[in-house]
Amino acid sequence: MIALSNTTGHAIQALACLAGCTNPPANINDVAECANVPKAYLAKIVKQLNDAGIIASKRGSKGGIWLARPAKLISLLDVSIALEGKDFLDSCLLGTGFCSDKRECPTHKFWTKNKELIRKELERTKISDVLKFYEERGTHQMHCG
Amino acid sequence: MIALSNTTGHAIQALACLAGCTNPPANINDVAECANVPKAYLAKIVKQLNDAGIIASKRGSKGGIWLARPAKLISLLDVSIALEGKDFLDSCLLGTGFCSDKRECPTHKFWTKNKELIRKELERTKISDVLKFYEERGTHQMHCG
DNA sequence: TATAATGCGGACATAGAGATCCATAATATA
DNA sequence: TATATTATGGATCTCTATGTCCGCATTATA
Repeated sequence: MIALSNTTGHAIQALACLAGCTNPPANINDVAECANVPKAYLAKIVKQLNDAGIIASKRGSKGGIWLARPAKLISLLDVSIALEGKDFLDSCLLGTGFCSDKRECPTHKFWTKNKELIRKELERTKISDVLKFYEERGTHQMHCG
Repeated sequence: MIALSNTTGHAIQALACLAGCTNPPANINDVAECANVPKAYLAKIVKQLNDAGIIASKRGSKGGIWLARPAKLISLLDVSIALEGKDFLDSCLLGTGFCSDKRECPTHKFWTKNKELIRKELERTKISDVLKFYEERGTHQMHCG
C-alpha cells in the first residue's frame, strides 16, 4: 500500500479535533473519541506531537492538551515529519534497498518529481483545512472544556 | 514511508535478472544471488509470480524458472498487482480508515490524480526497461544455464 | 492536606511483513 | 532403478507498527 502510516492518519484526525475545541484544554479521551482513535494509543501519539512542538499539555486536574500554535500554521507535512521522521519522503518507489549510489532504480526520476508533488501538497494542506473540511460535512463532533 | 513493499522490489529485481538469462531455465539460487534477495524468500515470491502467470517453472534436475512471457510484456504494475493485490493503489494517502463514503479525506482529489500518475508509470515501465537500465550500469550479473 | 483528574512512562500484547529451515514431490540422467 | 537436482509447501522465527494495561507524577480545588 502506498500511503502514510496509520499513526500519521490518526494524528491528523486528532489534531483536527483539537483545532475544533473552542475552550481548551481538551482531554485526550475526548479527542480520542472525536477522532475515532484508541485512547491509549492516542496518548502515545500525543507524546510525539508534544516532543515535536505541535501540541502543548498540562497534567493534573483541569489539565489537558491543546495546539501549540494556530491550526493554520500546522501542515500535514509537519505532522508526517513528527511521526515518521524528516526523511520519510526519501524512499525509493520500489522499496528499501533498491536504489543506492551505484544502483539507481528505473523509476528514480519519476518518483523524485512525484515525491515533490506529494511534499508540496502535504505542506500546503493545514490542520485548519482538515477541520474546515470536516465541519462542512458535520463529522468530528468535538466535545471539550 | 511512501512506497511499494520490499517484496515487490525484490520481485522486480529478480525478474530483471531472469530477463537477462540467455539460456533458460535459471535456478532460483542463481537468480537470488543476482538480485541480492534471500534465496528461501525468493522461492516464496516466485510461487506468487507463478500463480499470477508471470513466471513458469519446472521441478527436478535441469529444471528451473523462466519468464512466462517476454520481458517487454511484463509491467511493474503487473508485478505489483501480483504481490500486493489488485487494489494496492486504492488506498488513501493518510492511511487506512481515513477515507470512507461519508468521510472523504482532504487530500482525496489530489491523491486520486496522483495515484493515476503512479499507476501509469508502473504500467509504462516494463521488466525489459529495468534490465536495460541495469545492463547499462553493469550491475545484475546473471549466471544461468 | 487530601482527593480527584489528568497526562506520562514503561512493560507487555498482537498482527502482518519479511525471512529461514527442512522435509517432500518431481524430473533428468547415469 | 537409483541418484542428484530442482521447485514446492508447511512450520516457524524475527522485526516493526500498532495497540493495551497499569502504576506514577503532576495539578487544581475542596
